[in-house]
Amino acid sequence: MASRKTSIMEAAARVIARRGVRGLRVEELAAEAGVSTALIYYHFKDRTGILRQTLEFINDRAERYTTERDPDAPPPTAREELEQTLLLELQDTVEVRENSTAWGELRASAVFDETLREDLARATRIWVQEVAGLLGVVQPMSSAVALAGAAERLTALLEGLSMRWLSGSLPLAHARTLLTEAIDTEVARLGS
Amino acid sequence: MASRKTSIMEAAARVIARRGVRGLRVEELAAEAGVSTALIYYHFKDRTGILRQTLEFINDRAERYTTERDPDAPPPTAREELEQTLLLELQDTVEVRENSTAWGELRASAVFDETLREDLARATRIWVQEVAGLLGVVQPMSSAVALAGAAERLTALLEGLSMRWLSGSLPLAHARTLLTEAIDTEVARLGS
DNA sequence: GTCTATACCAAGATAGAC
DNA sequence: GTCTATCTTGGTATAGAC
Repeated sequence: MASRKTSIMEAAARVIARRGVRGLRVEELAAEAGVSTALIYYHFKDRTGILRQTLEFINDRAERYTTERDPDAPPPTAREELEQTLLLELQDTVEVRENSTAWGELRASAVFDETLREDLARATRIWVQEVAGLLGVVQPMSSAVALAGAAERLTALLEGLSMRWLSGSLPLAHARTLLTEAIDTEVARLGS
Repeated sequence: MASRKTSIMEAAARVIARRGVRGLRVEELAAEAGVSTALIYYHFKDRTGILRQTLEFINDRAERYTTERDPDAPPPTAREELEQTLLLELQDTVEVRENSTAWGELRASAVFDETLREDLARATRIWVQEVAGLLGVVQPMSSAVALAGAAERLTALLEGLSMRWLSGSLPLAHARTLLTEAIDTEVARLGS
């Protein structure tokens, strides 16, 4: 059963996707969630609390959709798993949009806010390592350094493509094509 | 002779680099420029005017540093010119920082602001075409589609690496290495 | 836990003198 | 063109009743 607090965080995720972290107005959030502003302060203490907890909430959700796979589907090959993991972030679904938007906001905010940098750097490191791990299964003969480099390039490219998509500079289908080709290229590079 | 208005825009560029487009406070800008807030409104009409004109100003400056080359240096090969053009954006100088920061802010803002999208998409298109042109000189046998794809990947990667650098997730030297390797890979890909 | 009403403040913007 | 002083607003946060 979704608690009231959870439904406020769901509403907050929608508002953030629409207005950004820095554009979130407590009043708009209250309207979106169908509650009073006072209730929001009761649950979250202050604006920063709303942001902190909602970002955490969004992150947890993302972990779920990144990990979950259809249990009836045949187990994917390593290469398929790599592609799926990366392409998952370039999909026009509510959850992905909300997550990517929040991630982009976090990245942009960290440029000016020291306090965000450590968390963001750690999350980035984990994400890079995960991709490096998948690449290592596809190309087991590669050195750790080469794998890390390829993973850094692919995830940084993905962030760049994602921002272009969200900001209306690049159609989603084209972004997916470009990323797929980059995966091909990086895998080939590791194999040579 | 730099006019007062110009010196306010220079100050605005510094404030934007420090606080971001959305963090720019007119009062802080006034202090930075050593003038009153009233004077700023006299010259720029309103906050939006400050932003519009300063972003244009920064863009012009960027065009200059991207184009300018040491006249005494030997003319670069096509490959060198390609590398220089891209790596120029990954340098720790005041101008590049200000420009990259502004660009990142613009990109992030456009996710929530329709009115910015058209300009941004056009600027992106021009930038991609310029890089595609340079790639075409390096690999003249490539198809236009292949050149465009490589240019889109390289510029999107550059944006991603730049944001990671500015947000403290990636040391500058490493970002440069990753980009150089990506250029190698894309050029090789076009040649095969 | 949840609301209505409101205090409070930071920041954008303007009036009017020089 | 430039300043000091001030108005105004939009947005965060709280008091107090239910």
